[in-house]
Amino acid sequence: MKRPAELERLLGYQIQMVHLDFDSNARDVLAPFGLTPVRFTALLLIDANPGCDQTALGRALSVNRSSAMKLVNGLEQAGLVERRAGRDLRTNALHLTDEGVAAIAAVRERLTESETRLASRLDAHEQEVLQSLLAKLQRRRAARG
Amino acid sequence: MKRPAELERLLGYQIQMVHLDFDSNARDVLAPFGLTPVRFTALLLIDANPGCDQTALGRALSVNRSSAMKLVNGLEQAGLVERRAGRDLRTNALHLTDEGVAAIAAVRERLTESETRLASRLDAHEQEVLQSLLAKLQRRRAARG
DNA sequence: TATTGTTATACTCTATAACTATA
DNA sequence: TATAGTTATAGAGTATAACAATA
Repeated sequence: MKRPAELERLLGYQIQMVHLDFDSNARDVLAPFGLTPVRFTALLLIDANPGCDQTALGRALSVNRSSAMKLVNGLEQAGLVERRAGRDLRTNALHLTDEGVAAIAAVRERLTESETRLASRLDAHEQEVLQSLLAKLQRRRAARG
Repeated sequence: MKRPAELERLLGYQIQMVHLDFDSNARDVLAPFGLTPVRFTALLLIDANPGCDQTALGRALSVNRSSAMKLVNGLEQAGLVERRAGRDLRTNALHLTDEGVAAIAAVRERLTESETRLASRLDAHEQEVLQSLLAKLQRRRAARG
């Protein structure tokens, strides 16, 4: 299949293609641990913000309360996260279990290693430049629902 | 919510965040035309490869035959694509209708314009560097299904 | 009144498996 | 035997809307 030249010029298309590579790679690495990119990101967010509530977690992940609910259900059933009493009677305080902490540690090395392999098409300097350009390109996303 | 430092260092995470911006922007632009990023990409691919069959299209989009089927059904019902007789009696030859050609033209300007706005956080030189780094980072994806 | 969690429900996208008709 | 299209079905993932408890 010939690629339309127009596509190649669209920055969003290039980003999508690269994202596809990295995302499917991450899914392969995370799957044996029962994790997905979103679930793993949730673990890291809870780790960095112990005691946060579900709505805040959902906002950080750009999903609504209902979806955050399902996400936390899954992580709780997997024994990685627990709901404790929150700052008032409406809210849950989310915390990693020991298993959750262990899961992050177990995944970390494999994920970094496979990303290093993917990024190896660029030399060290190029990787640095890419990181900084991507950081500059980012904006804070608006929260939903 | 505090962002975990570990996430910021993962290239895949940075790419995902940037992709999220561009993807949701593209969805907003395409929605009034009844299109999504995948559907629009399909139109451009058929435009660049008139007479291609569904399986090849699916391969280029990294979806299987069944999903390509549904995709083409939608585009056909929207009057943008038509199935003609293919090179043998098993295959369909996909072609854009006049409406399909018009849809691409209508979308093109708005999409490029909104991407320009998103990319404007980088100057011209930085955009060029980013494009070339992303192109270099890409690999051809394996086909599925 | 507003917010948090929750539940029920539905929609979209994609995959798998099996069928058919061709090759 | 293998391939293209098709169909039925199921599974993620997410959204909307409404409800209860609490603020």
